[in-house]
Amino acid sequence: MVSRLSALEEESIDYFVSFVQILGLPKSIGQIYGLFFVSSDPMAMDHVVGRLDISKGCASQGLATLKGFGAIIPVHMEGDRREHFEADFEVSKIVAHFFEETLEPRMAHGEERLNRMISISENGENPGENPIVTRLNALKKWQTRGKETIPLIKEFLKA
Amino acid sequence: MVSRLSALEEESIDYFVSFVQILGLPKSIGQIYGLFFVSSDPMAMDHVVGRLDISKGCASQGLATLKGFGAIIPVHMEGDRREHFEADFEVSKIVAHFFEETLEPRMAHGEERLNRMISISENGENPGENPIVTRLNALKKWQTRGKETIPLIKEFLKA
DNA sequence: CGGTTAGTTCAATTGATAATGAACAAATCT
DNA sequence: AGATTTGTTCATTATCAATTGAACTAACCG
Repeated sequence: MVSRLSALEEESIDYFVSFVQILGLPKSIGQIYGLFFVSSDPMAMDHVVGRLDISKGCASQGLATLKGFGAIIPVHMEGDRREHFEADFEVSKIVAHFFEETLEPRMAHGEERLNRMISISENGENPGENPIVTRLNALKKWQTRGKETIPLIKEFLKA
Repeated sequence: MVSRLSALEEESIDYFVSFVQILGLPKSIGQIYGLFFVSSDPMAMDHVVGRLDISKGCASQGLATLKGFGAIIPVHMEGDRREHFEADFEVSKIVAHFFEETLEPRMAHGEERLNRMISISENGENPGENPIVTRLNALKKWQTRGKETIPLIKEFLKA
């Protein structure tokens, strides 16, 4: 079943596809969340498959991911055994997930690497005037600053 | 010519590959910048091709991109007609470019779409109690907040 | 000038990632 | 119980962007 999407649904889907792609997430995640965001009623997987014309497998994985983010919430529908969902409208949850699962681990890994680079470079003579050590230390200061910024952004976007 | 990379160069390349990939840039951009970052001397394109074992075309495009970002600077070398470069160590330039060329245009586009969604939804009866209008307005507030955050982050990362 | 070197461009290839769809498991009917 | 519905998994396929490499232009050289 493929029923035509409303203008509102199309805009919402496009909006969230663009949104999740900035975070490096697959398009289908944005499509699904966009559909839920402007839906008046909870939907089950087969609704998603039908409206978006995507495969069952894709919808299953997308719903699982969004549920994991807390971006959609399971709701029980009386007299229907299919699992239904509705959007959690707190979009910041998706961003927070990106920060915690992607950005922060990468920064931590980057910090380790940077420390390794500094110790490799310092192993020479008079490290105080080694220009490479100087620039690595500047980079480290910058990276630390970036790391400190993330919690602030998270806090700012939350409320 | 493929000469072996030092441990420092490998760490630096990995560091910046991971870095640029968060911004959605190709790996080769990170490799090239990473190589320049820990280099003591300016390098021409054929050095880059040789050290990184990438194609001439890829190096040419990568260098052009990085030059466009202001992340590498052309330097003239006496008695050598090849164009040499050295890194500009202000890494924030690369991030600023991402903000200005990718994030800000997308946010502007998103804002338009959101306004369109709101006007579609308001076209019904008593918009004050339309739950979809309510959530779209909440999203708009959030998006505005995000937009206002970007200049702050840019400023913070600059110095 | 013709030969060589430096660098660009872009069509074709490759590689990485997401989506498909069929096989499967599990729950719910009659 | 068997039949049907619901949902998951994962190997295959499709998609899309990055890289290659060959053809090209332009600048320098002898």
